[in-house]
Order: sequence, then C-alpha cells, then structure tokens
Amino acid sequence: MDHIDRALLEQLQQDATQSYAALGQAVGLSTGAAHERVRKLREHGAIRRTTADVDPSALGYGVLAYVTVDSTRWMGDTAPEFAALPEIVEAHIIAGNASVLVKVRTASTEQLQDVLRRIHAIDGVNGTRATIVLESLFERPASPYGAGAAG
Amino acid sequence: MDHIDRALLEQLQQDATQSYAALGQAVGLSTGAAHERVRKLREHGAIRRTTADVDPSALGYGVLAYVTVDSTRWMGDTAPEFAALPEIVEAHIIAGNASVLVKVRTASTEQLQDVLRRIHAIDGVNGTRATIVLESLFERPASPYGAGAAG
DNA sequence: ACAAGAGACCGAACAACCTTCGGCCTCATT
DNA sequence: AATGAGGCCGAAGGTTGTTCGGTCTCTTGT
Repeated sequence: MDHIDRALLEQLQQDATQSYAALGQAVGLSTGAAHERVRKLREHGAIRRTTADVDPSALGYGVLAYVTVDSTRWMGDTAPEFAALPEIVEAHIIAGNASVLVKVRTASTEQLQDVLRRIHAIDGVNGTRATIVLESLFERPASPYGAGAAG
Repeated sequence: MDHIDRALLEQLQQDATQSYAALGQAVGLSTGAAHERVRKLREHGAIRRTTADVDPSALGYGVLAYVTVDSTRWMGDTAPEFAALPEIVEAHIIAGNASVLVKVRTASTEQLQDVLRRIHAIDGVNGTRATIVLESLFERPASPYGAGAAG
C-alpha cells in the first residue's frame, strides 16, 4: 500500500468506469501494471466491491434520520435483526448513553415512524431517539490521503 | 423508473463490473436495451457515479465517530468549512439539540481529538459531543425496493 | 377508427477494452 | 557474484462496450 496504490484508490473512488489505460496514465503506470495493482487491491480486500452510487431521492427516499437505540441486553449479535429492516442503511454499536446507532432512509415521516415501531419490536430494545436530517451538506468516501501520518 | 430500473440499480449496487450482457439477462433484457437503460439512469442522476468501495481499515482508518456540533449561528452555508477536513466523511444539518451532525474517520483517538479541535476552530461553533463507534454491524447502500409503497 | 409519432426493444457489427503472457529490470538474499 | 522474487512493460487475442437499422407497441390527435 504505497502512494501509487492510494492514487489508484482515489481515481477509482471518483470514477470506477475509466479504462486501465487511463488509470495507468493517471498514476504513471502501463495498462498491464495498473491492472495488476488493482487486481491485488481487490484480492486483499482494500477494494471491497465496485458499486453504483445511487441517489436516494431517485429511489423515493426523501427522509434521512439517525436513531439511537437503548436496550436492556447485549446488542453485539443483533446485526441480522437490524439488517432485516431495508430502510436501515447503517447500524453501529456505540459507546455512550445508547447501545446502537442506526441510519435510516424512508420516503416519509410516517414510514420513519413505522421503522421506529419495528425497531421497538426487536428483543431487548426499550427506547429510541430519532434525529431528523434537514439537509445533507455532503456525503463522500474516505480519503486515501489524510489517514497517513498520525504524527 | 419502473421495476426493471430498480432491478438494474440493485444489480449495479451489488456489482458494477458485470457486463451489460449479464445485466440484461438478470433483468430480462437484451444487451443493447440494458445499456440504454443504464445510460439514462446516469443521465438523469439516479446513478450519481460508479465508485470503488474502499475498506476504511485498509486506508488506516481504525476509528469511527459521530460528532454533534453546537453553534451560535446559522450553519446552512458552512459546507466548505467542514469539507475542508478530509477526516469528515459526512455532514448534515439536523433538527434537535445540536446544529450539525458529522461522521468522522481517523487513524487514532489522538487524531480524532485533533479533528474536534479543528471543528471548534470553525466560526460560530461553540461545542461538540463525540460518540465513538465500537463495532460497525453493517453499512450498505439504500435498497431500491422498500421505498415504494408506504403501506 | 385510423394514421402519425414517440419510445423501447432486439440483433448484429465494429471499435475499444480487458486480460494474459513472455521478457526485462531491480532489489534483497545468500 | 549468483539466485530468486517482485514489479514493470509491450503486445496479442478473446471479450465487451457502443452504435445503428429495423420492428413492435403504445399514445395522441383528427
């Protein structure tokens, strides 16, 4: 994972449809060498997959909310129960007052309420606190640079 | 935006590297028709871009945190100031106690502290509350289904 | 009812690209 | 100094992207 790999990741985050020839030229490598580098990045899991970034509003998701979930039991093995709700796009175990933080996208506030109801139905859950997003300033992938020298 | 478009989006979210022939076969269309559909999905902004999903830990980001930001002024036009910090991967204006919610990835808690310091330096910011993520259960794209009928 | 037009699909053809391979170079090891 | 591994380049062939003409099905207007 050197600076060329980071440059490749940066390029592929911006546009994964570009050719290996263009990719190689962007980082100063031949087509074959760029291909080999990217193949290894995939193989080692640095690139988990290449995916289409879909606009949530095009899917009818106009409402975004973060919900903290309180519980009376250990939530470390409840991933399937949260994943079963398609409106939940992220779920994390957190330190602090609540046990779990989930990110929810719905078409309406009524539908958000329904998701909260279904979260309450999960075993051990005894409370939720929803925070509605009024406007998203930006959402972007993690930068391959800026993580480098922690000191 | 019919059920075929949604099936195409589902396919492309899972794997954007598959051929148009495979894509067409998955949704019951010819190669040319699948290509034309996807072209229009891009043109209309439903597909914002196709991108490599990079593992944050491969970039050295071992720490994930959500930070609520309190402020003494209107934060609706501060997107550039938050975007200037590469460790911030999301920023939202929220309803509720705080003004802004940001998602932060860093290599260490020391680096997280440094990000908090730089957030404090933004004009109008007078407080932050960080919530550390202990374990991510999952992070996934929004489902093309499940947004449709609210009932 | 019927003609006209738009939109979408199919199948095929050509250009562009992916993928692999042999050969070369560099560097670390012995 | 010899050896082996790893990475790069350039080229070749098989695969894919992209375009285009023709056909079909709806919708629109008279």
